[in-house]
Amino acid sequence: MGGRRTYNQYCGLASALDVVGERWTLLIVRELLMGPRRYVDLLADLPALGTNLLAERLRFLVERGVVEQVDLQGTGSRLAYGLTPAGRELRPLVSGLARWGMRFVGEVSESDTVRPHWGFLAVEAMLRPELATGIDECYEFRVDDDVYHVEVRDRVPRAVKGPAADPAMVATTDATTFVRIGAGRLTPLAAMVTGRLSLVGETDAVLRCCELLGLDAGMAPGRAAG
Amino acid sequence: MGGRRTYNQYCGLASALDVVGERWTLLIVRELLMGPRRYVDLLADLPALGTNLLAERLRFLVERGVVEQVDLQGTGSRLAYGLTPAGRELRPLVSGLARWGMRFVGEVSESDTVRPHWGFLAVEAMLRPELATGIDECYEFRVDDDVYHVEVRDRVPRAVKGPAADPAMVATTDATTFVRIGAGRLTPLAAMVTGRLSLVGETDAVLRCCELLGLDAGMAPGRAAG
DNA sequence: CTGCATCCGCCTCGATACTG
DNA sequence: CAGTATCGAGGCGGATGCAG
Repeated sequence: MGGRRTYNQYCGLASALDVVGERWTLLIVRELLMGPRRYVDLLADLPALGTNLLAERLRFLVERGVVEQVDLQGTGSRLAYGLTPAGRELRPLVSGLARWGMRFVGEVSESDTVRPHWGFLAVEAMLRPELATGIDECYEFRVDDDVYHVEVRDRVPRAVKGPAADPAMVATTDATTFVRIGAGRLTPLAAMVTGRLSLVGETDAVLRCCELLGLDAGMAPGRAAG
Repeated sequence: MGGRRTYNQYCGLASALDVVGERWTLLIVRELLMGPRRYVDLLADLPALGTNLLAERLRFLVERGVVEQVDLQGTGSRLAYGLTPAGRELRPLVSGLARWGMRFVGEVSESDTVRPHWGFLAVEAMLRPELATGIDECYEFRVDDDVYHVEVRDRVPRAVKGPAADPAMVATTDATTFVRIGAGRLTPLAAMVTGRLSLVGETDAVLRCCELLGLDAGMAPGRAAG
């Protein structure tokens, strides 16, 4: 019977962690930030998460108003789980944590899972809005089977799902390479040389995109290694 | 042998959670955000955290470069733990989580712990920078034995430890009342009427402070309940 | 096949006792 | 004061069962 484990602290942070601080919970939220997903899809993208645990987490998040069941097709069947407005408010926090955690991303190991849509979160986390002045273009990313792009309009960069209308640059790569670049363990130039990354577009646009994402393109002449 | 449990996901968020996602870790960070603290103080402010667990968490955070031992007095004894620059980068995330979690803060129960310095984090989380235009003053808070203040200069509000130089308002209360007000479960007016809160200063300054913190002062005439 | 519930072994957690 | 050692309880992870 004993209720769930809480911190019993009268504090906003402790209350937040009582809701989303348990193991796997924020990773479930990350998945749902990409849009509603069904139970089996969540299980497939979160290896080592037990099915009983996923069910319990979802039930709890629904109870707390962070997640809701959505009917994607109007039929009663094939329900999915999506974020409520309260859940969507976690986006900047999840994104910020992802950015903070980039420094701990090491080299990929054989046991590591990678998913192309995680790159979307990485792009969103890497964007530097303060460097978007004077830019008015889009950059498209094709990561494995996923396509998304960055759109810069009115000095505000946004990460958007799906292809871009008239991209100034198109990057094509695999999910692992994409995250390795994002973690700074591989420069775009090195990835191109080894054939793991294709960049199509004006050189200037490519450099602007790299700068916007805080990446060392690895293309500057005579650049000394840090 | 058996290493620590990780998510084994090649992703910034998963890596972040591998470092600060375990139970108690972010609460330890919260304590250290208020400045370096010693082992026993951490234990005292975090009831139900086992001493072995605290030792292991600290060791791990030091190993990952989030926490470091600091020598407060130059003597080798009485070491304390403080945040590294990487650890300090967690401040906006911890603050944001605290703000997000405010909605889940219920009524205080007998088993709940409250600490006055948590109010500092609450104030920082509640600040609405976009409402600071045209203000140039300080508000002091005396919560149990803790004193801190909000300073608004050049349209930027900051939470600062210690007393204010020339506060436009001084609030005196206990930690529980302070968090109850922050969670919106008590208006400042209701707290004053019951003698749990004292506000000294011009009425206009009090109202500006409440607005800056997103609080319904409970003082507007003819206000309908939401 | 989807969306869980049940069961079980293990590891983490939390409390207490103990040591330098 | 600053931890280490120990141990019971319970959360977690994996396999399996089962109803719609």
